[in-house]
Amino acid sequence: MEEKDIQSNVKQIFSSYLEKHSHRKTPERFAILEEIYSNPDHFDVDELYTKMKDKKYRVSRATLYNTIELLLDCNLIRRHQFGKNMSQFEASYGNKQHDHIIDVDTGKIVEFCDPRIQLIKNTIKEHFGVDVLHHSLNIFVRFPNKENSENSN
Amino acid sequence: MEEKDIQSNVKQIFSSYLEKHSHRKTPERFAILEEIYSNPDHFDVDELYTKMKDKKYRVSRATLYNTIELLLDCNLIRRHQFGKNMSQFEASYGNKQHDHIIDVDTGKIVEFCDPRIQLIKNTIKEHFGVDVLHHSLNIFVRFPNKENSENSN
DNA sequence: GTGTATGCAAACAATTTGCACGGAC
DNA sequence: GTCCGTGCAAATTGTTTGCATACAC
Repeated sequence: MEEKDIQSNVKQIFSSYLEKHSHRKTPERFAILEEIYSNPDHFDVDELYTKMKDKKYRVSRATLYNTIELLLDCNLIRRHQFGKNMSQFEASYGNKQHDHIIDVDTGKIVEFCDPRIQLIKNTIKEHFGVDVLHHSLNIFVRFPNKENSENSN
Repeated sequence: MEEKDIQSNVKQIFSSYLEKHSHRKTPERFAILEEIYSNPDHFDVDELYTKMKDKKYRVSRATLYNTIELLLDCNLIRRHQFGKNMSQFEASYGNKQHDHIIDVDTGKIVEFCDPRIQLIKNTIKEHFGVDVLHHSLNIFVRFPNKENSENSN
């Protein structure tokens, strides 16, 4: 799907969602959505705040937190916790569910998919008789072939 | 393994660890270890603080955080993030590595093991040429057979 | 006796809340 | 015109830090 189409589709989805839930279609909400979908990377609230402040549109942190809740609720973004006490997010429309490899030295994140995780979820569903809503799988790794192997204490 | 043996073993392990790293064997450190191993549940720092305050031994939060770092370092406890911006911990000696099912309605945690997760880790190691240090897999579920199905908005 | 560990309180960082004003409806 | 959503600042929560005292060594 083209970048342009994605932007257009997510606006449509968000708009319908707001309508359905009797929430107002404010310019701030759409500016936040657009900023998030202008970049596929993971982000935290402060990064989003700074990017928007530096660019065209500036919103308060309170509005960012508020809007992020709405975007989570309509599945346009996903929330992650990669071990720090801080939420990170990513746009989720147009990319399939995936998991994350975290380089413990740099914090860098690589995405991967493995079909076996779906099998595990199926087993959970059958064994416990529950609805599996979602999951998070993070693999923490170290790249051994690095020129500087950090300090060794 | 008996509860008593576990208590005794972990004290021995912690003691050796402190010795090896030239850290002092303070009564606070052993009181914290004992409190953690007196109960197999997950806990957060505040719960631990309150439990110890109510009981025999009272330590400051600063000491709790400090000691928890040591216990993580010698693998006597594990740290988890279950979606909240708060660390939770669990005693890890004498139980094997496992993953977690989280009931999104109650926050209740069930542990499970699935050997396929190890296969996924092996694949990651081979495919990316990395050392896999650890992982965290959380499955968020809802129990459909509940008398009160919460509010439905 | 030395110097690390402790307790306390202040500092911090991420997030939430309260409130007055502005704009979507 | 209503009243929800916004921006701001203050409040809260989880965690860290600074410093004087206490105690493990």
